Amino acid sequence: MPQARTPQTRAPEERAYHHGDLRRALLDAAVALIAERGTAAISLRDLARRAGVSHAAPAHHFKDKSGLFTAIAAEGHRLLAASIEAEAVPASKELLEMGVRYVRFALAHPAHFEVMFQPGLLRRDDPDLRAAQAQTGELLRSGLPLGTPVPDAESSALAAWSLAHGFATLCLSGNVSRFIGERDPADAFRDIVRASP
Amino acid sequence: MPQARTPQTRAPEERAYHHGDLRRALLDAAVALIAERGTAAISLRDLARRAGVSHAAPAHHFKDKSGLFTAIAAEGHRLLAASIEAEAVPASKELLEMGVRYVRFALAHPAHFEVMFQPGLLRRDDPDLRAAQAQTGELLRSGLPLGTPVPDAESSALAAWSLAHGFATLCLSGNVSRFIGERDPADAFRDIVRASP
DNA sequence: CTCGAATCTTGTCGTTGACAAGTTCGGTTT
DNA sequence: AAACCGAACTTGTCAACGACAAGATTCGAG
Repeated sequence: MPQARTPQTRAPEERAYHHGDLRRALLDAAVALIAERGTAAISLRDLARRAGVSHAAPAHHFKDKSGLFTAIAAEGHRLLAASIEAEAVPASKELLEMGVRYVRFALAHPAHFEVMFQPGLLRRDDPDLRAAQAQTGELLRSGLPLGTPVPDAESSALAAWSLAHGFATLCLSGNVSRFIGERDPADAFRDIVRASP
Repeated sequence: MPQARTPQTRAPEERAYHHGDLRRALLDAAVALIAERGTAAISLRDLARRAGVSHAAPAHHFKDKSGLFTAIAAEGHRLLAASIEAEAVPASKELLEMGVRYVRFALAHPAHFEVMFQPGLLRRDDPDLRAAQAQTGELLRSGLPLGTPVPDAESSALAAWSLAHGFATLCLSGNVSRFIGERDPADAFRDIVRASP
């Protein structure tokens, strides 16, 4: 008795009319391509070809190109929030450890990170994106020691964020390797923080 | 006796076959457009239309799109070097002051800054770009107090660069205004440095 | 079983980047 | 002054893309 064929059990070459999870396939292909060749090299038709669907299929999941980028950015914010939330750390090292995780996230998910901070590609009013942004914003704020003696706690937070963000950005644009060589960037980041003025 | 008409004295509507300084006109239009709508909104044909020339004219000055972006990035590096070199500062505040100028440059020339750090858009092997990059690299290194007692001088430099770069990037992507409101970002940056761990 | 909605298809239009080949101009040589 | 050469700019063309419209297929709720 032949097993009923779900989309998942079909051989790749005999594609079903319905893909199964086209949205995810497109997102994954886009992320891989962005990491390799940058956002400028992305074309919806190319992604459709790679997924084995027609050139207009992506529009049904993302409406248009900015919809695709917006979805990636929102996913990036959720991934970042998950990375930071992962495990608790001693309160004294909270800011440093959050920076380390921020850097790790950026290097582990360069495509997401790149898209997240290119507002020109995004639909800034997208509700899903706004929710995801709010989630990470909340989390970054929570890293501040609550009754901190620092005169301006917000300045500290912004300083830490700037440092981590700048380091991550410079890493991804290839401007740091000449300083740190083959070392683990996250370790290098700890040194950086220690050496910061 | 009618004055000989150079391209500069012609009325705009009776365009000469030769533009006069098409290269500069294209660069200026591109920079303005990038600052307004981002690099993704740039099209060589649109720039040609705005300059009043045919759709293939830009190729003669920049070869292709990446050539245009590469020229903008190189110009950005030269502008940055000029901003930093402008005037001498007390050696004790050199690193801080360099950071302030870095931030000021990024906010004054957002389009150049954006292009400079998007390697996917550039011809990394372009000799003019490489020369301009080397010039700023040299200058950033020169900001380090020479006989500094700090164990790792390079870490200090990278820390300062990361802080300034991150702050500038976050400003340009609209993630800082909620912290600093209407204040001058350069002033805010001084506070940030003071509050950094 | 029926029917509506979600998913995917084919078809089309205007725009773009890139290339090829021809035209006009400016300056330099003769 | 005439001839010439290279630079600057032109028109023409092609494949690829984004976006939209309209039709086909499938899924699932009732």
